[in-house]
Amino acid sequence: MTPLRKDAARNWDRILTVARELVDEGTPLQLNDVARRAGLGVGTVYRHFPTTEALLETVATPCLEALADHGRKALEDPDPWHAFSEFLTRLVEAQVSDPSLAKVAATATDTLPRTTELKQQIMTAGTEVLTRARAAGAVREDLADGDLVPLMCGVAYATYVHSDGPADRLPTARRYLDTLLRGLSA
Amino acid sequence: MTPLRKDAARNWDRILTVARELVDEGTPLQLNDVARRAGLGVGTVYRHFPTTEALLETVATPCLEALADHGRKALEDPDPWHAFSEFLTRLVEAQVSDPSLAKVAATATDTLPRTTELKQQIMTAGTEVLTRARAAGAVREDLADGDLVPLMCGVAYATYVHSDGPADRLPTARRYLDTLLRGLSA
DNA sequence: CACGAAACGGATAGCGGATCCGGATGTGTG
DNA sequence: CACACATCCGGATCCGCTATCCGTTTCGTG
Repeated sequence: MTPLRKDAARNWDRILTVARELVDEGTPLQLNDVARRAGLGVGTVYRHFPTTEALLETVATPCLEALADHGRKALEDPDPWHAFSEFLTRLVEAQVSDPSLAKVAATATDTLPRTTELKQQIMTAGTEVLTRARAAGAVREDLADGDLVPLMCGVAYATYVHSDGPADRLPTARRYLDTLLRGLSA
Repeated sequence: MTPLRKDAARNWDRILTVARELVDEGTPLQLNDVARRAGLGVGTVYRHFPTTEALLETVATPCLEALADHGRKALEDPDPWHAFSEFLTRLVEAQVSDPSLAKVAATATDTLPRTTELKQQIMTAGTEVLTRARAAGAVREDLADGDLVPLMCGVAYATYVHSDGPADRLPTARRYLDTLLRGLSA
């Protein structure tokens, strides 16, 4: 593809910056709102991001990349249980500190191919980490590969429910995950 | 209050029946839709239930009552751990088999006073059950009263995420809860 | 500088939530 | 039995958000 025109690139950045701000302050993304705050027309926003989900996934992409990176590194950890628990911890902490990621993780069907690709990479790493931990006799036998993501989404969700504010979400999430990990260990 | 007029009572029933059907088939409640299916005007629906949440809570009320009932009965169980695990199991199974309950449970601020009342009863029972189990040395010390509901919402949520259909949700939920319970035990 | 492609932006359709009020329908009273 | 009033019905209507469409503007290349 031809590279983006200068003004288009500028507006793309503006939109993403505003979207990131909105997500961080907990406001649900509304494309009209994004357009207004970015000083752009609604049409411009919708050309760059056809749906709310597309924008949300783009906002979450850097976090997904970071998780995929960590997943690959976890495979070099000599301690299978440490690699496993660390991997899950990252998965939960990322979701708790970033609502956009939580939504994207919980959604089965993606809008952007890039999102699917990254999710797959994370899944692959997770499966490998789990397999090693299981082989080392560190985790229960009846834990399936496909259980990891849902369980982590559940922990993140439990942290959000009835939460008073973003302040003490992280410690709560760690507590919940610790408890679950104890149940997962063999 | 004066009792409902005959036609009003009839319509109230119709609305609730339709709403229950919609919830059961997994469709999100839309009051316009409810009105059409019940053969009533939109205004009628909105007079009986000012918001979607009000209707949802009314639909969920019988389930909440059942849970509160069971909570009271659990206090008579001589085995503290059995009472505890049974209580949590009911909490999860109810949410998994009824989306309306899952939403109501996860919402911090209620619309109807009756909902708040029932939630409080359940919370009270849960606290008591947890206290006894803790006193018997059956559960971890660092589990707070307020953690029970969020954790059960989390388990139910994990079951919904990436779920292929309502068919095998219940076994999955039991598996997840078993794992968590293992982590909760002392 | 001039021209075509690409991007802009706002008017507008479509949809769901929620409201309002003129008309219909039960219910208690003379 | 009939009347009157409170209550309820129902849909036309408003509002906010998503998404589209198309005339106008801007970029960058020859």
